[in-house]
Amino acid sequence: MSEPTASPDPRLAARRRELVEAAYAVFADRGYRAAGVADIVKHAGVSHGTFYNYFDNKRHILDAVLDYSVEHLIEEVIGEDRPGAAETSAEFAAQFRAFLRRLFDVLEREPRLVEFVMLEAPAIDAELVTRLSGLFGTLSSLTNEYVHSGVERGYLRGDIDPQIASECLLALLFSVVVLAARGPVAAADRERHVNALTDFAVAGVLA
Amino acid sequence: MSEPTASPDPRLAARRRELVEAAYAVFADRGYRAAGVADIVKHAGVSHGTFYNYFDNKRHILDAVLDYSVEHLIEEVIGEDRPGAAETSAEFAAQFRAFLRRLFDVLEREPRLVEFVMLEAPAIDAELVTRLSGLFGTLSSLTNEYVHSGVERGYLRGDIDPQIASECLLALLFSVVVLAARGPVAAADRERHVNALTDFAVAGVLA
Amino acid sequence: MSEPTASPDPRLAARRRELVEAAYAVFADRGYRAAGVADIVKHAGVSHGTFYNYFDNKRHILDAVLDYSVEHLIEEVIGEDRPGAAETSAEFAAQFRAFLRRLFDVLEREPRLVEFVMLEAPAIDAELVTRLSGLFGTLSSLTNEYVHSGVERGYLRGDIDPQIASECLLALLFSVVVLAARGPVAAADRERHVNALTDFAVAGVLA
Amino acid sequence: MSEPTASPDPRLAARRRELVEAAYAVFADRGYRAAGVADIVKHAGVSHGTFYNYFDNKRHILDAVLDYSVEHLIEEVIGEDRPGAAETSAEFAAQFRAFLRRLFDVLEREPRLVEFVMLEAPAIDAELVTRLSGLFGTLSSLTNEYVHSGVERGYLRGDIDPQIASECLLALLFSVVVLAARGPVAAADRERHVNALTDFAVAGVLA
DNA sequence: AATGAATGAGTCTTCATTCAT
DNA sequence: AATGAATGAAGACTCATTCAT
Repeated sequence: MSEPTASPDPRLAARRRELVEAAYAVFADRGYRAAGVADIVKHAGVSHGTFYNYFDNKRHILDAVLDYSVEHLIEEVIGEDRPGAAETSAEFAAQFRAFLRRLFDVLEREPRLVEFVMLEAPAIDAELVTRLSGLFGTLSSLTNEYVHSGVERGYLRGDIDPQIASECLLALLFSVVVLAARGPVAAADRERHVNALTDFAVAGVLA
Repeated sequence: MSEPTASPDPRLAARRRELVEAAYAVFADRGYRAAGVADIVKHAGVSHGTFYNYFDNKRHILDAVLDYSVEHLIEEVIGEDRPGAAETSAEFAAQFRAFLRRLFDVLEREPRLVEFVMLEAPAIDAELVTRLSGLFGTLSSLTNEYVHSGVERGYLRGDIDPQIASECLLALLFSVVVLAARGPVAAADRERHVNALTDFAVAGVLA
Repeated sequence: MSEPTASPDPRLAARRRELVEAAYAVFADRGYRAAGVADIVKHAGVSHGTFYNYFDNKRHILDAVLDYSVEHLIEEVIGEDRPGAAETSAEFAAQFRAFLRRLFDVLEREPRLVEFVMLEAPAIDAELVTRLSGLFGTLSSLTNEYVHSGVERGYLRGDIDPQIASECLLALLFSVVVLAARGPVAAADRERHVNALTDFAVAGVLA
Repeated sequence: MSEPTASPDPRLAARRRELVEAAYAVFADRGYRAAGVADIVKHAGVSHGTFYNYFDNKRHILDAVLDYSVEHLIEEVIGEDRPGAAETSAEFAAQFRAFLRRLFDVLEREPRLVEFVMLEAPAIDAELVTRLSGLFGTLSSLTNEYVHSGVERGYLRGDIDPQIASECLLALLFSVVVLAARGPVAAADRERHVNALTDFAVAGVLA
């Protein structure tokens, strides 16, 4: 979740973080492939050598940037809606609706970031696909908590497979990424999608 | 100079097709980035120069290959289940189930092809994202025909937004691509997903 | 001994040779390590890409250059004194004397070439050491022909081990390389060495 | 600043020696070029900065290491056979034979060290060639003592040029380095060489 | 005297594209 | 229309050395 565990010197950790943030900015701006190490170090204001003191190669920093990005994205989308907060089906629907809205917001605010994480990153590496799949698994577990809590409180169906249901909810959530990839989404369209997607999602899990 | 539409000479069209098929094989095998023009021309048995007589550049042939690939994938997944074939909700569910199974099959049989189309291609270009989004739109329209037919025959809800519902169904369908990206899916797991996804999908649209 | 056997197109062979000659000049001038591919291609008047069309990498052309150099060196030193030419021990001594003189000549004329082959090349690679050892083996075989002919004609001792004797003669020959490495050799000193080395060599093999 | 002669503080001298020994080990193991300053300081357990307090640069420590190495090698080869020890031609031959055997031993025991001194070092620098030539001169003078002693005692020819004869003897000795470079030498081959080389050497100088 | 993080010049190699034949 | 040798821009990475602490 945070620093590579054993970086006792805070100055080193700080510099490492600077580099990750610089790379984050550069990758979000130009994409991983198009970005050069030169861009990263210029953005961070350090030399090439320093970069290679902290990361073995360009590919290596990507892992750190991806963690950083995904963390960032998840926070943005989840906001205050923690699992277990919803006590009724209406509140559950409201949460899902909120997630969709915030995802639309991020897509509008930082389109390159989402593109980077969801479109470019999987294409870089077989290993990175696995890594992202892992992150998706984490996300799925998180979603599972929402579902589980709903089943316990009785407003979600008890006979569903919670894990797969979570994956379905995520799939519906992510469908707006594909939508946004087609171009800017007008406010009305956006609201139409938020509602229809929420309806669809709720129908799939509601008691 | 090399527009697909105006190739009166059938020999030229044939050679063009040979190149597309060679590129298809090469991209499916190594991915777009890793593949070199050298690989394509070697596979097609022609020279570099010939390649550039038919396509302006490496990026240019990708469009043709992508059309070819998507066409191929859609055929594989749709099989015989044409829109309008389902007359009852049970048949509709059976169709969706069949789509899922065939998608799992393709993922198992040609994993690199699916990866190429769904993971790598979107990362190449902003233009390609648009293009793929367009193809997704086509797919969505196609799905819409299924939904529309269902609504007309009364086994699907009349108050749903058919377009968005189609997108939802597709999103659920594609969720298995993400699943498969995490590693090979055991037969039992596969069946579990086929069933749960179908249930979820049907719940969202059923009358 | 000559071209890599299968280069049917004479233009390709010519260009290859141009590159080898350029590399030969550059390596002899600056040494292998200090020389850049950029130096070679500039000297040859071609682009970087062309270089890599003919040789996989900088290390690869070294083999060709080394063959070329050694061939060149051997020719210079042997001159007209072919094996079997000597019919008496005096003629044998005269041959050895001539080899020494011509070696001194080459050392004076092309000191960097000798340095390159005998001092720098062995340091580059374990593989190159083996390769040079192999070339030394060839040289040893060649020397063996001189010894063998001498034994047959009776002016060299019959009880010597001809192979090892050849190696000894070569070692004595090469001792002048070490001598020359210490600095320019005055004419008088040179003659002293020619005579003393010849005496020593002849004493070791004469009947 | 870091001259070997003026180090009054014994702790400084000790640390300097530690560094030289570390570099010796590292160079003998990986060669000069492949070895990094990082390897040396890690082996010595000090920091980069400390290294540069004792030596101006990587090249600078090489001189010290070379002296150390050559000293080591010479001791190994000479063993107990000091000049003047041989009183007869048979004892002289026995000494030469012993040198050869011990050289074979070292080549087997520490092949990288010999390679480093004899193959790699000369390739590094023009200056180093001179330096090694100087060391070779020392060696030659040492050999000269053996020859001189033999001439005085009458078992070696009086009309030879003792200096050049010494160089010849060294050249024959070193020919086994070239031999060993071609690969491991079988015991039988080794003995054949020891004998034949001794015969050849003795023939060149014996009265 | 010691530390070690920072420096940055230097170099090989790839590959899409061109064009003379 | 076909060939394929030539092009050259672009970019990742190394490592000896420095200097603030």
